[in-house]
Amino acid sequence: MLNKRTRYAIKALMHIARKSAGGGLAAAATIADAEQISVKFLEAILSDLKSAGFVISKKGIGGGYQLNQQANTLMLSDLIRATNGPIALVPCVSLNYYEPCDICPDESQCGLHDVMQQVRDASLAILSTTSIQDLITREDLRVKKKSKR
Amino acid sequence: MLNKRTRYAIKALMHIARKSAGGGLAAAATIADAEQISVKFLEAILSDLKSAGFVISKKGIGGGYQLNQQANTLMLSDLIRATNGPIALVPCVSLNYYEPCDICPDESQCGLHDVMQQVRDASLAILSTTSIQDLITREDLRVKKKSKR
DNA sequence: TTAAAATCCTACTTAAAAAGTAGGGAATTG
DNA sequence: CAATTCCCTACTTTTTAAGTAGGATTTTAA
Repeated sequence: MLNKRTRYAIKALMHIARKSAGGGLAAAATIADAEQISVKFLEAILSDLKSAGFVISKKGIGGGYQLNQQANTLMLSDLIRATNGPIALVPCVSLNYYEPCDICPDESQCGLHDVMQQVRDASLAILSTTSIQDLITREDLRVKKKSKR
Repeated sequence: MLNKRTRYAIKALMHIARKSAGGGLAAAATIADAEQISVKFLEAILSDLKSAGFVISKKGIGGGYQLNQQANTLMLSDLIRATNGPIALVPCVSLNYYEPCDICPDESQCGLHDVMQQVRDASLAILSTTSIQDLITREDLRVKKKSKR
């Protein structure tokens, strides 16, 4: 399961992306209030997002956070990797966090290896093609649908 | 990522399945030795597998563990759920461990929901069709291939 | 009937990670 | 210069994972 850091990060990035689309900055306190996150905790998360290169920041009055790239190029897979860790279920099939399986004597002979690779690829097929922008678009569609009723 | 309990459980079940195929029982100490697991830790895991209904046990000399079902009906998804928890990445799309998203005000309006459901289905498509028997078969094939060289 | 072999049961320990808190420093702008 | 905002360090609390320890119980076979 995804940790809370990651889920908050997604919410925060969506918030920032919406603001960035209009050329504006989103302040941590504003995001925290809108998304119901503890300010201090969110600050820590935003700091991670900045180190990861997803956002840039500006201090002082009128300051805040802004996307460092187009929202449609920021993929869920990248975000999850940065804040949650590997997408694979076992380290020996992870693309970005590979480690030999400590509990497995011979990777090339393990019956689980290929299956876990399949699962990784199946998840990645979705996560690496879904951007923050896609999430926003989906959400806007839903709101539209709802208000139509 | 899968926890060690789960990975050990898979190894142990494969071991037991091989033994069961010949009508025999596998003792915890034997499995622990073969698969390089601490005996006491394995005992705890086997106890879980028993409560989950995957294996049955017999005490005393000549005793041990045995599959409680055909190896080709014991699916990875069932095992992972029992020892590792939900397969979904977020609780609100879990089939077996559903919980409303605490950090999400309205599930029906969340842009992430559908995507996470897709990921779950993609993973499940593989995990729920791969049995312990499949893993054994794959492993046997690999050994064959290797010895052919 | 007893000794060995096995599972079973309860409780404890240790280590690591997740989640959050606290307090103040540094930069920016009106 | 004062308000606003990000930034940095350190700490606390809670939960989970991973294992350990010691012995009780059941079964079998000699």
